[in-house]
Amino acid sequence: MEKYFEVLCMCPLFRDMAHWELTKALRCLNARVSSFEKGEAVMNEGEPAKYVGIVLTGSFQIVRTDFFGNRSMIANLVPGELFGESFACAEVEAVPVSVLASEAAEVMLIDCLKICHSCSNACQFHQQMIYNLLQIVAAKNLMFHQKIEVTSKRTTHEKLMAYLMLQAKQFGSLEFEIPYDRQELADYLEVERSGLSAEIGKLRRQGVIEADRSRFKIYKPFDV
Amino acid sequence: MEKYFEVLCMCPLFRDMAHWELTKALRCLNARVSSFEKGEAVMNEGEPAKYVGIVLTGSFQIVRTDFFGNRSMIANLVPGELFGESFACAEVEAVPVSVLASEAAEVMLIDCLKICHSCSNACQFHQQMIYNLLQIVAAKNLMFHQKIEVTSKRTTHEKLMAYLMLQAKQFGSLEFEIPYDRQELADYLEVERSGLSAEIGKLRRQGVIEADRSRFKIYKPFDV
DNA sequence: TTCCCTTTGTTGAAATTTCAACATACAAAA
DNA sequence: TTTTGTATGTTGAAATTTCAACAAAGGGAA
Repeated sequence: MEKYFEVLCMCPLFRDMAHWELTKALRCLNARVSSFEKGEAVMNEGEPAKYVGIVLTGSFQIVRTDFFGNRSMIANLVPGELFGESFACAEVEAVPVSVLASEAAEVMLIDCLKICHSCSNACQFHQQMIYNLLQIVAAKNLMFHQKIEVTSKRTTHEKLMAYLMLQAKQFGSLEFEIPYDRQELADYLEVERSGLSAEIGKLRRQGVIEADRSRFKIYKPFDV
Repeated sequence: MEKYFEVLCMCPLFRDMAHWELTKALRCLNARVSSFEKGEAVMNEGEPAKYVGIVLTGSFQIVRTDFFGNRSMIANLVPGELFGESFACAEVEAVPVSVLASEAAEVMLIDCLKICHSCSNACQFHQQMIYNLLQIVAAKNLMFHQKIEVTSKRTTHEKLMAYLMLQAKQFGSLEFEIPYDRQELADYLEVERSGLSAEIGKLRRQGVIEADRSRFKIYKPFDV
């Protein structure tokens, strides 16, 4: 377990907790680590919510797929980030998403009830973790607002530009790499892949952006 | 303040708190009540997040408007529901939405920091309220998943049906009233109002639904 | 009741997206 | 290096949406 301490220390769930407290907490919470191959699911649509997951290595994607197989990309998760916490806290009987490894990856799973209810050992850290959870779930809310800001645009062009500008802002540079391939980006923007490729091609020819696979560079922020 | 106790007791923020505790809490938290006319804003896009709002009477809408005036409807709020809690908990410097009264309405505003940090009076309720906040924010997350479930559909027809089916499910009846007029529903579904009206007209003629203003009735759940 | 204003419905043209199909580029494996 | 499979780009037709403009219906005030 020790080899994951570097990631865990940076994880917001354990913010403001001493090293010895973290050690004790992991034992008390009965935390366990699992490995996944690319494409494997750590959580499946329809399952009851029980665990909070912490990405240790690799990356995961939160996706939802409807009746007709249309896929919608919710988010990409990197080490230190959590998933499932909202469903577990709200105690939903069927989670509306799946969480899939987008490469070989490891997660730590913790029973959410164990976090939220103080234990017989009278551990002190529960209150701190509940507060940390609150901040994490609140931050996820902002992520949703961001996705809505992007996907509420009506055209592929506007969606793509809104997304790229947001990424540039977050990355602090007009050149950056996104965590999605074309199909995944289309699923995030809620548009057709071929239409997205066409739009990227057009912007490329116009000299507005440069795009090589997942690597983007914006030359002119606006072409209004 | 007493006249609002009925609503406040049902508000999830005060769940599992005794009546006397609530009285004490409101004083300690320096809660204050404000009134708003239809269309007035209790919170404006770009402002720093500071307060948690509780709807006491009337109703509010959470909306966001972009550069070009395109409006996007996030949610409708009825008495007992909260707003602003996610932004306040995440301490964002500029909220991405506005909260507008959709009729004459009243809210209770509470400084979020006062909730999250225990006070010099050593009040006991802070921990309980933080836990309550966690559940509320987690539940809001589910609301976002629901909006995404609806708006990720590609056609006005699919979006409308997805929305109506969800409402029917939540209302527990195929006949129900929605909290939006046509323009607002279009803003929620992220489609054009005229296109939405046309789609509703078509479904009406096909005998799939009945629609009178905000009142809907579904005859045939599916027309796949 | 009439007038006025807001909401909802309707329509056709222009713009855009979806869909299906295929071409090309890229990367891993043989 | 060649092979093979996947990812990305391209295209044209069909379907759908947006846009602008106007018509009709509903509700409230005078």
